[in-house]
Amino acid sequence: MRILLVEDELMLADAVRDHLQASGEAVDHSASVVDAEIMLRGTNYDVLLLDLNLPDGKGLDLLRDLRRSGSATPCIILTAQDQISDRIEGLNAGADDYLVKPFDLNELSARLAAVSRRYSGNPNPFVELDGGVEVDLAGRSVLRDGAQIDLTSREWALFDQMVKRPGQTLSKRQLEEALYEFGAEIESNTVEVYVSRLRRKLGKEVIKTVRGVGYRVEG
Amino acid sequence: MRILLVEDELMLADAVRDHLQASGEAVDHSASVVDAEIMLRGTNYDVLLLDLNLPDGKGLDLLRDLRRSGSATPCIILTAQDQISDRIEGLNAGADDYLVKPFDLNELSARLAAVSRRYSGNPNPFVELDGGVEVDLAGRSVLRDGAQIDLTSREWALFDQMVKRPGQTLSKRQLEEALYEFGAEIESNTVEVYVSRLRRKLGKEVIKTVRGVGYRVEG
DNA sequence: CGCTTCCTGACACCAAGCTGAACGCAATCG
DNA sequence: CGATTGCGTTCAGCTTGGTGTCAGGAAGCG
Repeated sequence: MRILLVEDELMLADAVRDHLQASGEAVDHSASVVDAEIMLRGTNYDVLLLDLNLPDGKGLDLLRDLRRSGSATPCIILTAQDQISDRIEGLNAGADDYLVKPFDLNELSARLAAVSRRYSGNPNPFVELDGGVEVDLAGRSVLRDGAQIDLTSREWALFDQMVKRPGQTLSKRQLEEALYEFGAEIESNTVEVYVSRLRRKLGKEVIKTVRGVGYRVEG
Repeated sequence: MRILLVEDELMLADAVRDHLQASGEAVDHSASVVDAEIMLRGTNYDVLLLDLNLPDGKGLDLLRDLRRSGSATPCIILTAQDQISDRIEGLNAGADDYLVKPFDLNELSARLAAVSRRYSGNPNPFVELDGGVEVDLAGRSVLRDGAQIDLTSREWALFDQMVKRPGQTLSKRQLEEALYEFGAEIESNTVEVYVSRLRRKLGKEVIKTVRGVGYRVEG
């Protein structure tokens, strides 16, 4: 597996590279966003490991640009402990998972395996759901019976969470965190309202209600 | 599934224990870190439910020690609403998920299933029954002829009891205890009604009536 | 056949969930 | 710069679905 690690803390970068190479992965390392862009242009990576705190620019922009250009490369973001909003933004910008520093190297391996497994099954980035709905997770686009459906940013934020965990029931609380800042607990039925709108756009079958727990989309 | 609940609020602890026992889990309870350490030494638990606000010490340290000693036991932490930093630290210390108090008991069950599935190396063992019915006990899911069947929480509580003791005939009394709180027994035919509903969903063959005694599911 | 036990359709109640409508706000347009 | 438009959020009233109860019928058993 070919991995691009974007990380400016060299000690950490070395540790990660050693660990991953020990288990047979091919790891390229870049310490800045500029370098990373160049390397991404030249090589097709299987996974992107992206630190969000880089000296020469926002790692988030790198990820957004990547997604905007249509890349589906799975991305795991690395954030410091206190940068909570980064994590949310990262997931919204198209990241697939996150790790909070300092993290256990074995956990990194586990997350890598999970993320790559999720993508290896389907070479095309479209996930097919019930009701003739197809989703391009990286490209932020949704088709229903072949026709493009436009989702607003909040609608997407919610839907994306569910599609990325097919078959798993997500609580309203979990989903609310995709909408707001981590920890913001607002007493409201906003999630229900968005589910309602999504169902109107995508059909009733896609999002299933699990009473007393939350919502789920099938794999 | 064997669960260790570390929680000092007794009301909450009782509610959690009742709910989980009703769906057939084995729940041990400890109200302090010291006790928890002792219990962890003596038993192999499948999941650890850990409140972070304990009187006699940091629940976080318990978790860290556990991880440091090499244990991979899945852990869900319970935190109060306003203690966001606890959640971050918890996830950092090796927790797998968290719940914010007050939480819905059904949501707890769902998270437990998700966490345990994540750890048991993906697919859970399916128990095969008569009539083309398959049951995933840990994942709380039932298939009939390959199609997913949704059970309500009460239906599951009953069915789970029977599936866990295949070949054994359970009295209505026993089954009633899976439905309600321990003790308060009202004379009614609720169990019969639920058996009827289950049969409609799963077919007639799965649950056998043992006249004058109770019900039974074949292994 | 008569008695007991069990089954199940129907109903009422309540909580959970759904959604139309209104409002605020910000961005955009004329 | 006011008007317009689209999105996010809230609220209230409505619908849906889970639960427990009952009554009448079916099935087992002597």
